[in-house]
Amino acid sequence: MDGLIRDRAGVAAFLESVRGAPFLALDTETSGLDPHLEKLLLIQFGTAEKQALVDAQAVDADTVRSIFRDHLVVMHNATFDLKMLAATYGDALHLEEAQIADTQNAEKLLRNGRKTDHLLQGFALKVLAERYAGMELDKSIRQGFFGIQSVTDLSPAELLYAARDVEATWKVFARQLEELERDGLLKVLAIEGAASVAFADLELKGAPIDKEAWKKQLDEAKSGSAQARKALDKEFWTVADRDLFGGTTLNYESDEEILGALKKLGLTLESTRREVLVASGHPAALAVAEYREHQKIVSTYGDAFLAFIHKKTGRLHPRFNAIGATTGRVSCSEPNLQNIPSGSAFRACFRAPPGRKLITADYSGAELRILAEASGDPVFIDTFRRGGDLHAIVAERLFKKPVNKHENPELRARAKAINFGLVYGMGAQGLANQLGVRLDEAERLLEAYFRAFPKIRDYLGESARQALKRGMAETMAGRRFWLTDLRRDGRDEGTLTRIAKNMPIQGTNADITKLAMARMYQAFRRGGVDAFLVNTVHDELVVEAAESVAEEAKAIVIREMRSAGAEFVKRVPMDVDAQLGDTWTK
DNA sequence: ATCTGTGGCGCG
DNA sequence: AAAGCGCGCCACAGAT
Repeated sequence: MDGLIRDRAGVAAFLESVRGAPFLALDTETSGLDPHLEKLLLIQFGTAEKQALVDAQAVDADTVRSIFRDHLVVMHNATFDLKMLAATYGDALHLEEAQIADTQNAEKLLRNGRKTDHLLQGFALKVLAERYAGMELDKSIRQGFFGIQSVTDLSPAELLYAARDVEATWKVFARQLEELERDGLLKVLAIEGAASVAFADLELKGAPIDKEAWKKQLDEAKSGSAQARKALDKEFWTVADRDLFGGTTLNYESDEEILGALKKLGLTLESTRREVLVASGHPAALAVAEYREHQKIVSTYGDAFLAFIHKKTGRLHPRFNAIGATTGRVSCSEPNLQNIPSGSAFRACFRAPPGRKLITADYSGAELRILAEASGDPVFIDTFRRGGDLHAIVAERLFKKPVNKHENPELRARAKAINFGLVYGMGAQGLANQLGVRLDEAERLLEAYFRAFPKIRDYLGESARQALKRGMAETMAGRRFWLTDLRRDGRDEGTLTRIAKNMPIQGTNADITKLAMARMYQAFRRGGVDAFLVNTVHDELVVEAAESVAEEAKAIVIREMRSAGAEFVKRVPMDVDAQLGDTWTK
């Protein structure tokens, strides 16, 4: 016999034999990577000593659910396995009740910012198994799994390999646990684990997109680009060669060629960045900027983007990298749904299917509220508690003039620039550039700002000083970013200081948003509410819901986002703006 | 033909 | 073009 478990009794007997284990490791083998097209073949789980191999097609959801019932379940790159499990067994798995930990995320948390002190680089299980358990994993065997349609086609060698992955994952996590505890990372690991289920659901369900509406928007950008290109040909007509079709032979995508052609027109620029082009005021430079604007849309959000629409679901299923940034932020790719133009109509092309709605919810001024919490500044705290306009209040204190919707809006804009710049560790020179004022004026503004808000100055200064001293910056959930290797690589102190100031703020925002995702997922499932996440953009969550429960879903979104915020930010409310509509808004 | 680094620019 | 943080994608340029 092949030793495979094919029924509920077999799984129950195995679970009984590992009842006292502190956690179980789990892995799956699939016929491929796409949960909508491929099959789950095998579920392997167990401990370092013993592993069960389960024929995934032979057991039901409730049987698989029992694996998760009494144990923390550890996976390497959990989102992938959870996605395959959810696609195979559906809601009956009740993953919202599962406790998950991920060895890959654990390693990212432990190494964040550090080049590994080992010879082996990367976060693959093979690497961790060798590093933590001295195990050699032969990943070449896995090639044989692709395209296999039944678990009975797996050879004994392949089954052995599958079991060894469980053993390795278990041993790796056992060792990681000690380090995670030592570094105070267990809390953030738990947040990541809970969020991994939400990420699996998010990737599996995907985002709904109106392809025809998108194409229409794209066509506008295409014609804008073509028109701008004609204008470019005119501008550069005298200094460029002609092609056979009445245009120039200039490659407008080449910065080098653009700079050369501008020079022939008597304009010498240091860069082709938009700000530089516009500042020159030269008509040819302005034409380049105009062309770029349209062409950016055409190239980034054009055919390559639409090619990501899934042939089976008709939706976009991007990859969310839960720990994509050193700060703990999520990143997104294939396609990136975190950089869709916000002022344009493209966001409105994300449209709920018939009978459904989209909820767009974002934290209002998240980073400044986190700064209020961390610094304890009384004006910041009072303003946020009252629901006041912080930028206006800051402007009034700074400029001693009334600032509101009707009076002195330019002063509010200045205050806003300082408020946001501070979070990034901006200095006087940066502020001068931002506001277009002289350096000495920017210096005076910053001085006045810190006189008015000494606690902000003290917090930012002390936070960065401590971080540089410890060689590590930390968020409110205990997520860490080690600065030591950056310093060794020769990053200057100014840059290190800015990173040290920003990481705890940006990273705490990430902690909160991920906790909100996890709680929201659980609340929808436990409440039997037909609603799920379709996008996450740093301080914003987009949820799709059945029309009949959309208002209820919206209330849950707001409640869970606020409560997740309150977990860390206690002195001011983490207010949420939420909108219910047919499309992604703002 | 494919890889890597860079400039530029979309987002928070 | 930058003494303002964090991403991913496009196109080019130079390398293999």
